Amino acid sequence: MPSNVLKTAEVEKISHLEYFNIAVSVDCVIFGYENKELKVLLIESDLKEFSGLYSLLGDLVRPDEDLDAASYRVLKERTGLDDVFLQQVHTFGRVNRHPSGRVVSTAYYSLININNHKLSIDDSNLHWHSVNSIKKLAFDHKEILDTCLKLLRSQVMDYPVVYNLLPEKFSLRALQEVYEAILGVSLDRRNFRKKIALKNWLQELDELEDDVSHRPGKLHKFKPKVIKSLLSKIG
Amino acid sequence: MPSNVLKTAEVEKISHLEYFNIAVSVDCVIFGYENKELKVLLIESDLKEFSGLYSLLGDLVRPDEDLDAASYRVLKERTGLDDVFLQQVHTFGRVNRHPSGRVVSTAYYSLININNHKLSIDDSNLHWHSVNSIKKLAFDHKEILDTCLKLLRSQVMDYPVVYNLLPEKFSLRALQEVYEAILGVSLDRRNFRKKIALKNWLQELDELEDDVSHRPGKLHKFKPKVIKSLLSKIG
DNA sequence: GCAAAAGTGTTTCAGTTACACCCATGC
DNA sequence: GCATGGGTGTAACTGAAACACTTTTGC
Repeated sequence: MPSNVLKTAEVEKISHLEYFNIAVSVDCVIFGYENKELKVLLIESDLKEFSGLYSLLGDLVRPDEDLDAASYRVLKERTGLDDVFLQQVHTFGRVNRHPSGRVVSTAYYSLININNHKLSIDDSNLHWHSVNSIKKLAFDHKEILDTCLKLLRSQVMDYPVVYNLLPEKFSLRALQEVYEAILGVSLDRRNFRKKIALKNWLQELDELEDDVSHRPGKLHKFKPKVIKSLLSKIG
Repeated sequence: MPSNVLKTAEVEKISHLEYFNIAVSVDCVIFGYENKELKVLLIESDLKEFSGLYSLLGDLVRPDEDLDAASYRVLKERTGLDDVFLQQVHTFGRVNRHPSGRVVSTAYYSLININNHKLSIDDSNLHWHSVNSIKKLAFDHKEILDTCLKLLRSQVMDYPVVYNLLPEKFSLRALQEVYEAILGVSLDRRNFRKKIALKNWLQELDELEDDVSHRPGKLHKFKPKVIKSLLSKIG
């Protein structure tokens, strides 16, 4: 087509109809935390091709739904949770990655509190799996998981993304254990506390732990404005 | 559907046919460098809706084409260049981002040598635009450009992505000017040289600049294995 | 009183920044 | 000889890492 002839969007669409033949999905890597371990929420694959394997939670994007909105919908449908931080990570588009046909999938990660959402799973065969124990998943979901974990690890010290993994009030030790589970390393207690204090994410409360058999630590919570600014910044 | 009934991929596809109604495209932010300025390759929009505006180079992904391959194809078709570093950045999926219909687009950036590809543009109304001067683009392409520039800036000191912006042999001053153009700051010469030396990306040649009216600097080139490992790592 | 973790500072090290002089070349 | 950039080292600073003792509580 000569470059000086403008075409309308409608004409453009008609001339490319055959291309509107790829489905777009989102896959959510939903991390949780329990027993000092990082977990991820998986579902048994309902495809014969992947019988016995687990897969991430995903769904096709609806024609009238923003891509980001689809990831929020999946999270909401599966966990009942709303207002959660969701981070787009990468888009996976190999031709044969999905046996049902051509599906390009955008991966997101989020972190939620395992206890908060227990109420909302009534139906399903969702299970939390320890991230470290996962060797194989359906589709290319292991690769997606690895990619998301890598990004999470690189962001976790710069953004307060872990705020949802703990109850509202927590001790600094509990927070440190979360970081150790995510990063897969052990951290020095004094340096950790210094670093966290510098970030100014937390407020110290006038309450102590009350369920421990040793000297109780002070409880802390994330400052609400810190969470708000996270949700608006990289949502 | 009860969770204990497995379905085949074929059944799954049939039951979701209406979803195979979203097009997937790639948009390439192709950076170049000239006159100490960072440039980006744009084309006049051929859509009436965006008459007079420029847009990034993109195309719909073909049904039998990997997503990454589509971005390589666009780059090759438009510049004749092959074997270039291409970095996936983000996927943009707002419902109304494209007037032709629902198009979800994955953005990539790359950096090429403006002089190398001059030969290959015979047809078209492609133009290099100074990145700093761009205020508005067709579609959401300004947002895409900004997102890609941000990622480029965050990667440019960690990976040798700039190798293509310069001729094969270049002086350290020329390299520094590239970094200054990308980062939008001016750098200290001694510190810059120290930092680059530490990365061990370059080999010093036994040649000097010969077209300057002052003391000529030694020429350097990127080590081939550095480029190879970049192309395989985040390609 | 003992087990367990809370709380807290200093020193060392590495990496980054700031900064100035002499040198080689073209004109 | 002068204008232009080439080439180089050191001191100050900042952030990260290593490291140990006293305190508080439950039992």
